[in-house]
Parts: sequence; C-alpha cells; structure tokens
Amino acid sequence: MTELFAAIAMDVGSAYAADILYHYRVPDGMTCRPGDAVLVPFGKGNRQKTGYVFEITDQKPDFGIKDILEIQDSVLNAEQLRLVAWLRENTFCTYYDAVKAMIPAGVLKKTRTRKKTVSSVPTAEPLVLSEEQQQVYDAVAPCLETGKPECFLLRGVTGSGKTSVFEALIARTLQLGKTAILLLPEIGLTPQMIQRFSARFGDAIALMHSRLSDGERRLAYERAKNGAAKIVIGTRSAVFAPLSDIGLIIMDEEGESSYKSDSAPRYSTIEVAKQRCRYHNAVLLPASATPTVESYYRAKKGIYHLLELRHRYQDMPLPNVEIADMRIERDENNTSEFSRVLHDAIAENLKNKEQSILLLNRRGYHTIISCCICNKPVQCRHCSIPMTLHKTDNLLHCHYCGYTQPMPENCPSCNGKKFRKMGFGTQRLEDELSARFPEARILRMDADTTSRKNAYAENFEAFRQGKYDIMLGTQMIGKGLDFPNVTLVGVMSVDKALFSGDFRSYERTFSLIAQVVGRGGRGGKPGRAVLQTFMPEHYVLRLAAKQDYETFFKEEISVRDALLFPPFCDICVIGFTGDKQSETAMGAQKFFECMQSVKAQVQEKMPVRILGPVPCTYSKINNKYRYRIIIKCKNIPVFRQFIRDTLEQSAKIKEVAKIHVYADMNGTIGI
DNA sequence: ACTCCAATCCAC
DNA sequence: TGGATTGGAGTG
Repeated sequence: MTELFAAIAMDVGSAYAADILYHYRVPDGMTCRPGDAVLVPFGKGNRQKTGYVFEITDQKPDFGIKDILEIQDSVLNAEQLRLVAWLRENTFCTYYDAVKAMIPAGVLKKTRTRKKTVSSVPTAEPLVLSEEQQQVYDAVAPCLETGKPECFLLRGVTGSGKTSVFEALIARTLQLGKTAILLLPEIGLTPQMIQRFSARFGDAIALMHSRLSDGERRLAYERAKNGAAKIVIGTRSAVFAPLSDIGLIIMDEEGESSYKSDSAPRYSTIEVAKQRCRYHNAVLLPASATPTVESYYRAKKGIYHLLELRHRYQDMPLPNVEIADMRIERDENNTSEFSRVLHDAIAENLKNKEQSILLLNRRGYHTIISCCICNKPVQCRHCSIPMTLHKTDNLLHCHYCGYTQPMPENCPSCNGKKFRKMGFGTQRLEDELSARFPEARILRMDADTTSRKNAYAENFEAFRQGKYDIMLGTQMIGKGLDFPNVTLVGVMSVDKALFSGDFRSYERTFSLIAQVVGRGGRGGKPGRAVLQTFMPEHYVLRLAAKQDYETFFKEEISVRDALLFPPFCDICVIGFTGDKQSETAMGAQKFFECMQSVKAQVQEKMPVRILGPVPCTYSKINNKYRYRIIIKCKNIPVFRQFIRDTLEQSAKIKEVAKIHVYADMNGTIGI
C-alpha cells in the first residue's frame, strides 16, 4: 500500500515567507481529499491547528513528517481550490486570507442551523421590455444558451430600466437550469432589489453581504451550495457565492469603489467574476450609466461587447443642467452656499408641490475647526485628519476612526483660545434650508441618519411616498429608488472631489454628478438640475452638466495615455503601516532597497516605474503611520512573481518585519 | 501571526 | 540566582 501525503495551507498571519503548503502524512485508513479541513500538529509545540488540504501526493517529501490527526469537514470544492490559488497569486494574499474570503466564518464554526425563512410569492406581472431593452436581451441571451464566457458592458442612461433587463436575463438563466449572481455596490440597495425580484423568483433568492449575522450568512451559504438558492443578490463578497452551474454574473454600477476590497484579500470584484465566468462558461454583464474608463476602453477595443440603453423609461428627457458660477455669486455679494438660481428653483418646486434632491458630499456641521492664531486645524489624536463638528451631539468627530471629543478649550499647537468654525456639511445645510424654507419638510440622508438597520430603505420609501419635500444628503442619495415626483436636483459643490489625489477622481466625480442628476425627471414631468461650482470652466463639470459621457471618455483616455495611467498600465501600491513614524519610514526604505536588489535578479522583460516610498496623504490613521510605494507596471506573471519574491525576502529584514506590508493591485491611490 | 527558545536584565 | 522580559528564528 502506497503512503500518501497531503499539502496543507495553514493560518500564518501575514508572514509571507511562511505561507507555503506544509506536508503531512495521511495515516493508514484515513481518506483525505483536496478541499478537506483537517486537524494537524503545527510548530515546535505541536499545537493542534486546522489546515486546508490542497493536494494529495504519493511523493515522500524530504522532511521529518507528522501525521494528520483527523479530518474535520469537506469545505472547498474544485472551483474554490482554484480560486484560492488565483487570489493568492493575483492579490498577494496568503492561502488563509483567500480561504476566509470564500468560506464565511459562520460556516467553519459550528453554528445552530436556523429554520429557513420562506418568502411569499405573489405572482409576478409579465415582464414587458421596451424595444431597446429587448435588443440588449437578444444580444446576451444566445450566449447564455451556448455557454460562451463573454463579457457584455451595458451602458444605460439613468432611468433606462436596466433592472428589467437584469430580471429578464436572470429568468432566462434559470429556465436553462443555471444559476445567477447579481452584484450591487451597497448593502442599502439590496432590500429593494430583493423585494422586486422575490415577486418573480420567490425563495430561489439568497442575500449575501457583510452585515449578515454568522447564522444568516451560514444559511445563505448553505442554500447556495446545496442548490436551494438559484440567485444570489449581494455586495462584493457575494461574488464568491458557492453556486454551481453559474450562467450569468451581473455587476450593477460597475465603477463603484466598493467593488474593490481594501483589506486582504485585496481583490477586484470584476476580476474574480471573470475568473468564475471562465470556469462556468458564464456571461458577465457589468452595467453603468458611466462605465469606468478601463471598461469602456476594453469595450471599444472589442474585448467586451458594448450594449447601450440610450432612452429613458417612456422616453423622458434627462434633466437640463444649469451651471451656477459661485464666483459670480461672491462678486455680487451672495456669500451663502446657495446660488440665487438654486434658491429660486427650490422655492418654485415647493410652490408646485414637487420634490427636490440636494447633494452635498460632506457630513457633519462644520467640517474644519481651525485656530485663529496659528491657523492649524484641530486634528484627531489618532489620525492626521481634521475633525468635523457635529451639531447632534456638539462633539468633534473623526470620520476615519470614529473618535469623538468635545471642542477643545485651547489650541493643541499654540494654546490659542479662539477657533474659526469653517466648512459646510449636511447638518448645516439642513439648518440653512429650514431657515430659508420654514415650511419645507426636509429629509437628511448621510451615514449618521442611516446607521440604524433598515433606516436607509425606510427613509427612501418615505421620500418616495411624498412625506418630504426635500431630500439632502451625501453620495448615497445618488443611487436608489425611482422618485417619480423629483423635478429638481441641486449639486451644492463637488469641486473638492476633483482633487482627491487619485487618478480616478475625475471619473468618480463625473459619475456622481451623472447619477444624482439622473434621479430627476423620471415620472412624467421634466426635470432640471443646478450644478454649483467655483470652476465652471472645468471640462469634467461642463461635460457632466451636458451628460456627455463620450466626450468625457475621449478627454480622460488621452490624459491617461499622456500621463501613463490605467488602462495603459497597471498600478500596484505597496503599503506600509506601523506604530512609530521612524520605524515605518525605515521599514519602507529597507523594503525599497530589497525591491531594487530583487529587481536586479529578474531575467525577463518587466516594465516598471517605482515611485517612493513617501508618506501617504493621510500620514496617520487609527494610530498607524502610513507610507507607500507606487509602482506603474504591467500586471503580468513575471511582475507578480517579483512582488511576491520581494514580500517574502523583505520579511526576513528586521526593520521590515517590525511593520506591516501589503501589496494592492489597481486599487485606490487616493489616501 | 504565533510560539518557542536562548540571551539578557534585574531585584533580592 | 531565578523569574521576567526581549529578540530572533522557524513553522512540514
């Protein structure tokens, strides 16, 4: 009888050098398969730990070998094993990070199985598609039948009824005996989607997002795995839903930053989705009114098939957008946050009993408190971030770590006693609005008013039912329900968002404006919008006002080309965090030197430009000092190997071992 | 990461 | 002199 050995992944924290497959002997009489969770003695102390079997081999390894103690469970199927390997190579995570992303915590731990909640099925109305919607359906449906792993990019203007197309395509997918995943950018958007879809699909739906309890998550996971659920709706983690026979993966609002994970494993959802579509021969359908520059570029090159919905529901026109030049307002002694045109438009809407939406992308009351003597803003004691004054509790809040404190008596830097309260947030906008329009019923929507469970959906519904005249809020109001009675959209100011320091800030701003403007004029009455800005000549704002995506894309793609940004290269950020500034800076420097020496060993051609290390824009968050290296590169195997080698080798340098290092491919470089 | 082990430090 | 602390190495 041949002896068998198992190659097993263990939890080694973030110790890259130790993240290898460990070999154990399979004892006689034990049957062990790849994907099994097993109990093994690990380390010098032979502590019993759980590991995950990746391979079984009869090759005797040349080490002193220990035996597997027992088999706990079969947890990873063949696809998941491949996905783990793919994630590890492509996102520079450990085996264990990847396993955790795929197998939710509640599944490994023994949890009580709850009784299945069965949602009711009122029969769904027959789905009627417009001619244009039908064309999109007709383009995609054949690939569902033949099982071609194609990617269709759907560009549909706001209000064009993308969801109806999703519904029809998912129905077809299920008819063909396959399953589907529908990805949404925010948890808040899931209840309404579930509500709409459960009319047609009943309890074939499972919901997956990060705020489920362990029990709920385990139930959803099991239902997807055992075939009870055919459709999974959820946020980015739902891309790992353990469905078999996937026919279709839809990504709504594909450009949203929430689709990129910013903790290990640092995956990009669309890349994971592509990987799964390849495995299942499934169709991928990213959709947006304003696709990312990278996606639209791929569509133009024919890598994706471009599909368009140019017409809004019932052919309603997009709102007409006027630009309000706030410099002229200042020159003519209007120092308020409201341009005269916006003020008048709100007044008129109130008179006509029509609803208005106002976007202001900063929460709180005053967003900067600075010393009158030394001009330094009051910063969070844990972060290098100016604090925001909230009126609800009259405390200063840090929007990064959540720390709160009372207004200081004295300036922390110069001991001065006087402070200037500046900056205009949503709470102050609410006050100002009720002063100007005392009769108006105002709904404020920001992270502070929607933290309670269901608050988001309830508030949107109340606004939709006409219980408020004006809804103001941060970017969360850009996405959401149809509001048929909204005829005015005001964008208070998004100037600052253009200069966040990230090369994606232009497309994000364009997208934000397009989305919020698209909330208006959906219900039979034409809409109008006012875009307030101090730089009306800026092309991003001009084009956003015209809703001219094509021209914006042409401008943006030429900038990306000239300055060498994606899609013309990839960007890999190496991040460093540590408890002491000097240690973090030193660790980053030693890593950089190690990287140079590893680079000198690379034989193949590998285009890279390495910039840094430098402190991050916010040099401290949550008491961790932050440095980074930015690498413009091509995301090809030789480059990924170079990064992994550097991570492994640098981990042996004591200055580097003291701090935390990570690599992030094509994420944000903003903060 | 976590644990083990050896070297070092320090109070008595 | 030993108990506690710290730095470095190794995990099959």
